[in-house]
Amino acid sequence: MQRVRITNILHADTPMGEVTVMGWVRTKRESKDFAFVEINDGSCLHNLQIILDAGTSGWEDLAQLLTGTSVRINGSVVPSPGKGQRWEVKAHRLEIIGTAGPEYPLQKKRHTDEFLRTIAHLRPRTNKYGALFRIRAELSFAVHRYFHERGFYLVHAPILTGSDCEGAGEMFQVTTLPLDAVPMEGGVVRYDEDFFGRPASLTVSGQLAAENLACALGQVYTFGPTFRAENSNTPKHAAEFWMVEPEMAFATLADDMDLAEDLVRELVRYAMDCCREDLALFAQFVDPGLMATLETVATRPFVRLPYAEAMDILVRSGKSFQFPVGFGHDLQTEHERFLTEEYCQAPVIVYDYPKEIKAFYMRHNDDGRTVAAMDLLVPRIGELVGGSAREERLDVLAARMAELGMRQEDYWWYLDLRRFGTVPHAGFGMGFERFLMLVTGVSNIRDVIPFPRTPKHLEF
RNA sequence: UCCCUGGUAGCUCAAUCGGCAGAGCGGGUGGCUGUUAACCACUAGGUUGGCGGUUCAAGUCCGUCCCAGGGAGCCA
Repeated sequence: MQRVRITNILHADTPMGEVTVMGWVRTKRESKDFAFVEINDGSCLHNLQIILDAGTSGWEDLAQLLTGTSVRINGSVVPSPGKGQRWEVKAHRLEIIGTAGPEYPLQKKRHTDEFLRTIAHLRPRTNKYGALFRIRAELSFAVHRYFHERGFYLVHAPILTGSDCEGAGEMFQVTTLPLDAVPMEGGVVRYDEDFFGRPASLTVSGQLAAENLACALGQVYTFGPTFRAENSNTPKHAAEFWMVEPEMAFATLADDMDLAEDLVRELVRYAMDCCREDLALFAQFVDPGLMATLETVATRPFVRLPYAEAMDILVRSGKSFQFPVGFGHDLQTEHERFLTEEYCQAPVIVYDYPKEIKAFYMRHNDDGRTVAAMDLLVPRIGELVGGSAREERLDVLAARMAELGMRQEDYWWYLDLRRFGTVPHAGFGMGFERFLMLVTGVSNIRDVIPFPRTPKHLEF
């Protein structure tokens, strides 16, 4: 008989009859003449309750059924006389597939997130992490669905890159040169002997590739891994994380903000619709205010504040901030949190930043001192999205690069976009893990990634 | 990288002023005819993160290193 997933049994309107189920034992309650065994197969949050009577085939193995054991059960789905579940399975036969000894580290009681990080290979078998990685998968699908339905084409941006996407952070270098005997000449590394014949890195952003494809396909997005070699030890940073980066030709900053707001809102709605059971766990055990937060994001318009106005608000707030406020200063964490958590109590999009604190490719505004950049700030997380209109005017872009001492020949193909049929275009990047933190209420990025990579941590 | 707080049984945590190192869960054994993180009884389980110091006496005080968490910076 073919295996039936537990979610299908539990969510059926009528008992499914004879089934074969396979899964891992979560808990067992024994009596003299019968036992209840709860098993989970990862298909949903809830366990399936198996009732096994004394004498049933497999009863003699009951002592071995410790938490973590994998089993196969043949039985019939029947209405459960007990409280707590609608259907249960009356076993005709129980078979152990793989035992788990008493040293199996996951027990029935609650574990701390810190402990579970040390057993990242097993933590998906807990309720919380199982739910989390199901939500992660569902929302990944939702990202693709969102863009597909709106005519955006997926771009597979390269992971290996020779371009230093200026300002986006420290990069991981990739090389096949022997590190214990790097070929040198006159104190300089002989990169001509390296695999690509020049320095290479892991990508920090798919943006440049997306811009190129947007200026051909109209509107595109990338959704892939990015890498930062920053020595950041915080709950919001990882060395490897996934970004969603849409890019639109013939678009302005206003279009960009509209898209960011709509994307975030639609993804949150998708989660509320399609991940209800798993989300309920987070609302109950992780963040009691979660559903209210999601409701706010899903229904209330995001506040839009020009940077200059945001700075005015901070100055007039009367709050004493650790870092200076006023035009020209960057928004620090304390400022972001004040704006989104206290002043607006909603997601906020801050836009038109001073050009000095933003990247070279952002479009210059007519005021001569700001660029068409925007950041979406959300409660608890801070910056969730960063984007801009891209400078499409060749002369303006070239002048800015010269100011910053950048070599045009390193960006010849990027500049070609402006030489041949240039168009206004705009896009943004959304940190996917940060979005997951928003949706689940989880407060550490290490807990929304199956195998997180952070400084000094490459286990698993 | 900087600041703060921690590290006690497999896990989650107690241990008052420096004075016998404990509980619950998990494991084992036995009991129990519908349980729901089942229940009842018994039981095994410890180099109190490492090293050094103060003291009659250190889980507790001091120094140092390691690890973890929180905050900050860098950044998404």
